[in-house]
Amino acid sequence: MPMEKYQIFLPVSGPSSPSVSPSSLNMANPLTYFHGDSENGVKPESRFQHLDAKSSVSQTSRICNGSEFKVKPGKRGGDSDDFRKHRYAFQTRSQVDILDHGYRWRKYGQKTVKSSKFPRSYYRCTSTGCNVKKQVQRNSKDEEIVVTTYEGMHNHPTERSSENFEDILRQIQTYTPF
DNA sequence: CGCTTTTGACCGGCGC
DNA sequence: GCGCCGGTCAAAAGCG
Repeated sequence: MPMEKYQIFLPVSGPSSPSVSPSSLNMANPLTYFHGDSENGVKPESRFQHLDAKSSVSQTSRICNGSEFKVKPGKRGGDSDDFRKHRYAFQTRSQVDILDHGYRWRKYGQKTVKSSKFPRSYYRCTSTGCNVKKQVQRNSKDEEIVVTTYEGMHNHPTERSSENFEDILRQIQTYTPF
């Protein structure tokens, strides 16, 4: 019942341009994912953030609003404050979850969630010291749609070349009829 | 053999 | 406080 509204952008950027401005991103082709009711408010651009600054990796795109991205009050002190600041979501239309070329992920859990008839899978980045996590789940409305939510920032470069990623990007864009 | 996935247990937050 | 719900742990199985 805590329904949130996601504004989701396709991951676009290249390793050749380390300082990418939002205008050079694929803002012309955003995907909007409404999960539950529509609370209006935050402009996507104002919250847009870019992951590409440090790593050579090119996942980018920003979840914009939703109460669950606020830092929780209470126990969690300052050190773990910002681990929730970096939450990013992709919505792609594909049969398989092939988005993460360049990173290796180890699955550490799977749960059925009430909102979807499909289970949600939990992954962690296998690189030591890098505890980036992601969740993958299918949309129950349209089971071809896969929603991937990232949490955290990688502290290491990709292992494989970015050409793979750009291939994937092309696939995504052709898969996307929106 | 050294990784991965699988899967039920466990646990903490939150609403009632 | 209790129970539901979602996230994580960890032991065992799977796989190259």
